[in-house]
Amino acid sequence: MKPLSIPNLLSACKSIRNLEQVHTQIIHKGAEQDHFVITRFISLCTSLFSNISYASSVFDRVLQPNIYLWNTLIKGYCKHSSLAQCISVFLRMKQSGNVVPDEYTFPSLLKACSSELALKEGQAIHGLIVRYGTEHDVFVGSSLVDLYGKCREIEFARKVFDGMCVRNEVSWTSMIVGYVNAGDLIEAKKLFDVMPKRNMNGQPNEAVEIFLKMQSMNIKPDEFIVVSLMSACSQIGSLEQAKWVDSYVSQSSLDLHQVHVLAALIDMNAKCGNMGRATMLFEKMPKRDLVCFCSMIQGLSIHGHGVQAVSLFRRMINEGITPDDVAFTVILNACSHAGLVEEGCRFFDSMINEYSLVPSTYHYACMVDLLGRSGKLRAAYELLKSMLVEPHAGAWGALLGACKLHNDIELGEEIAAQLFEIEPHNACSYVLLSDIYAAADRWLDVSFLRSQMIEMGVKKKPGRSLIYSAKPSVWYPYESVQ
DNA sequence: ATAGGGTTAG
Repeated sequence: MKPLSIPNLLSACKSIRNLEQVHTQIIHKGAEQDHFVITRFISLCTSLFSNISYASSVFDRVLQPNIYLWNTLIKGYCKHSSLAQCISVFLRMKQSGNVVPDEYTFPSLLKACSSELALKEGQAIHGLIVRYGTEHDVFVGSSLVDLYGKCREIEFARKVFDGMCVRNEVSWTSMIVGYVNAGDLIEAKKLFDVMPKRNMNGQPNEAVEIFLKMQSMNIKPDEFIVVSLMSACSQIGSLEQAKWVDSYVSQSSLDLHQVHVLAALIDMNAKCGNMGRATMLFEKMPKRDLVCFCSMIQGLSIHGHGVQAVSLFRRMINEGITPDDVAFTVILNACSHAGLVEEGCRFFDSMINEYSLVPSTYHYACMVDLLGRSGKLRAAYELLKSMLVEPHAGAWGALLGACKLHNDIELGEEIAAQLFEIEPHNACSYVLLSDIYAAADRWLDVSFLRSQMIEMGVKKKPGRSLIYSAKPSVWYPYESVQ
C-alpha cells in the first residue's frame, strides 16, 4: 500500500469533496507553501473538477509562487475562463517580479487566444515569446501555427511553421488544418512540390499528397492526423479520394474505436457520396452517438433524401439520444432543402418547447429559408421580426432570395433596405434586389442599383507590415512590438 | 519531483 503522503492522497481524489478533505490536511500539515503539493492541487482542481475559483483561492495563499505554480494556474484559467482573465493572470505573474515566463507559459495563453480568435492579443503574445527567447520550442511554435491558422492568417502560420527547427505531428496537424480551414489546399501542394515526388497509384491531390510527404519524412500519422485528413476530404467532396483514404485508414493500425476517427470516417463517406459505406459503418457501431447521427442525417440531406433524413432523426430520438442545437440545425436544413415545411415547423417548435433550446440565428435562417422557399414570405418575415436577438444577415439574405423566387417586389425592397444597413459591402443583396427589379422590367431601378453597387463594392483590404528581428528565422507582426 | 500545443457534426 502507498504511504498516505499528500501527493498520493491528491491522486486518489475522486470528487471535489475529497479534494476539500486533502486541502484540510494540507493546512493541518503546514504544506500551504509547498510548491510541489500546491501545483498538484491546482492542476487537479482545474483539470479534473473545473473549479478555477477554488484553485485560485488556494494559489492566492502562496507567498512566493514559482514558475510551475504560475504556469499551472494560467493553464487553468485558459481552460475555464475568458481570454481577458487569462491575460490578467499572466500580467499578475509578470508584475510579481519573482518569475520569468517560459516556454511552458505561452502555449496555454496562445490556445486561449486561438479559441477566441483573438489575433491582436495573440500577436502581442508572439512579440513576448520572441522577447523571452522561447520561440524555438516546438510547443510554442505549434501553438502559434494553430493560432494564426485559426485566425485565417495562414501566411503568418506558414512563416512560423517554416521557421521551426523541430516539428512534430502536432505542428503538422496545425498547419494542415490551417490550410484546410482557409480552403487553400493549392498552397499546401505548392509547399510540398519542392520535396521528392512519390507515386500514388492514380489520383494525385493535395491533402493526400501532404499525407504521403509526412510518411516519407517518417512522421507517423496518428489519429489526429487522419481525422484532419478526412475532414479535408469531406470538404473537397471527392469520392475517389475518400475511397483511398478510407482503405488506408481501415487497413492501418489506427484505432478506429476512437470516437473522432469513426465519426470523421462516416462524415467523409456521407459527404463524398458514399452513403452505402457510411451506412454500413454507422450501423456496425456498437453505440451510435449524436455526432454520427448528425453526419448521417446531413449526408442524406445533401444527397436529396430529405424524408429519410427526417426518419433517421426520429430514430435517433427513439434511441434515447437528446438532440442539441447542432442536430436541429442539421434537420431544419434538411427540411428546408427538401421542402418539408410542416415537418420543419414541428421540429422548430419541439426544439423550443420540448428541448428548451434557444434557437440561434442559424436556426432562424433555416426557418426563414424553409418558409420563404415555399412561398410563405410574410410568415418568414414575421418570424424574423419576432426574434429577440439581432437576426443574422444570412437570414435576411435567405428571405430576399425567396422574394426573388416568388417575385415579391414590395417585401424585397423592405428587406434589401435592412440588409444594406447590416452589410453595406456585401454585393449579394444588391444583386438579388437588382434581379427582382429586372424580373419586373424596372430597368431604371436596376441601373441605379448597379452603380450604387460598384461604388460600395470595391474596397481594398488594409495592408500589413512585418518586421524582422536580428535572427532571420525569427519574425513577428509589427503590431506586437511594444 | 511539480507546468504547455493539434482532430469530428452546421
